Amino acid sequence: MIYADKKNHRPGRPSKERAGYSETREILLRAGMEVLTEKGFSSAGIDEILRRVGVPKGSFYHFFGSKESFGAELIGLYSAYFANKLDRFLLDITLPPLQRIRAFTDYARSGMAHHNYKRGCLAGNLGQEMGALPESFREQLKAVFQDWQSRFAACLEEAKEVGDISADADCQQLAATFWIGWEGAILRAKLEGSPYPLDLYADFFLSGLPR
Amino acid sequence: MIYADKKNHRPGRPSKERAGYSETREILLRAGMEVLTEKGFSSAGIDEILRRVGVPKGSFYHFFGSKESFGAELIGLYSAYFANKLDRFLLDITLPPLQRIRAFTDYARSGMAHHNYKRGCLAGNLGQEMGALPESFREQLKAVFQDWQSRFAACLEEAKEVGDISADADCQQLAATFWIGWEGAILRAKLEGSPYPLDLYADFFLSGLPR
DNA sequence: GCAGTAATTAGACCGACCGTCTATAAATGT
DNA sequence: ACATTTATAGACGGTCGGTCTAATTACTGC
Repeated sequence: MIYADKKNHRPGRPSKERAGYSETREILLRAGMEVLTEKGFSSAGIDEILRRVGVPKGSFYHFFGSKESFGAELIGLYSAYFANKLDRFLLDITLPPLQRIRAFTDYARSGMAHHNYKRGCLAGNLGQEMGALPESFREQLKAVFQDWQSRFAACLEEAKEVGDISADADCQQLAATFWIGWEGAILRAKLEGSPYPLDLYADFFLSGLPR
Repeated sequence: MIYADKKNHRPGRPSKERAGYSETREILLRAGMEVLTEKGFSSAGIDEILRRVGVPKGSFYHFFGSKESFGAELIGLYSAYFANKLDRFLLDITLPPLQRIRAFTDYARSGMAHHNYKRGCLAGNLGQEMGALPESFREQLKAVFQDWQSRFAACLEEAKEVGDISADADCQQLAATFWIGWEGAILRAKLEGSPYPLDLYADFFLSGLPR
């Protein structure tokens, strides 16, 4: 549980050395990330997030214009954080390309286990919710998947160069397919409370790649 | 838009010939299905459903004990309705097994297009929402997927008998994989407002089956 | 055909939540 | 010192979800 010491949230202008940085703001983003990866956007209450970290509402609306813009910022943070994680695996030249993909899915697997299969993918959560979300999220979420897909496709291109997948494979398309199904696997892993869906899908995807 | 004539919703005990049947009840279930397939459970408002069909709130809580039990009934209805649709395709002996699967995905594809990619799969929606849902839904949803999976596996078994997939394929496992990824495809189709994710995944799945 | 009961609608009510707004507190700048 | 900037404090209005009681209509038995 993340929460800040009471004395970190007291009124008044912050001291000068902390200019441009606010711990409270970061705490709110952190807590928001936790809640939104678990419950999505619509079901997540500002009040709940605030209670969790002992920050009063005034602070929230000081730092963020609205719940919507808070969500947009979270999507941006999550996207970047995750892209980074992806690169760490998919660009790992100590492994052959397809094993990097496996390393990534294993990592995700253990991440879900670590949170008891309660937290999913923020982008997947909000994507599913689009029917009830501000339309402004749609393009942002599409761009997130496009970004991840490109990184994934680059790894598949390497696999192609190495000859691990067939020379006429459409890597962008395969990468798109991976994410389409992978989000489904996360969804089911959350529902079942088990890594099995992740394993099943990762195995199927990797063994289904054109040779 | 479904709504009932005002005069169909007036107070008082209903006439005898309609014993055991309530049009209002069915109208509520229908409207609920529409809203929940679009927005999921948490974001769906009782008031919104009621307004949509011009039924007062008292009726809702007369027929359904709570929003939760309303949702449970909808899951049951959806599951049965969908199992039926599945059988219509997967047991269609006029087609070879794998073509039946293709026929099903094509049907789903046109269904999503017909609703402008706004409505998804009720089970998928609620599965994704589990983090914010009554825990009682979990087992019910797991059972729904298990049911669909069994029907799908039976079709794959037929494909095995015909020799369209390899003799040592694990059909239950393949069927599980199909649904895992298929829900992801529906999610993405909703987000992108396009049938492309469905096509991509269906193609990959069918061509990835062990021969 | 009247009293009592059953089925349904009507909508008031309470609490929760989002977003706003005013007041206050602490640090800075002049 | 005094005004200004930055942030916290939390009350408030409007809306919505879920529950509950009252009112309304039909049926049942006598």
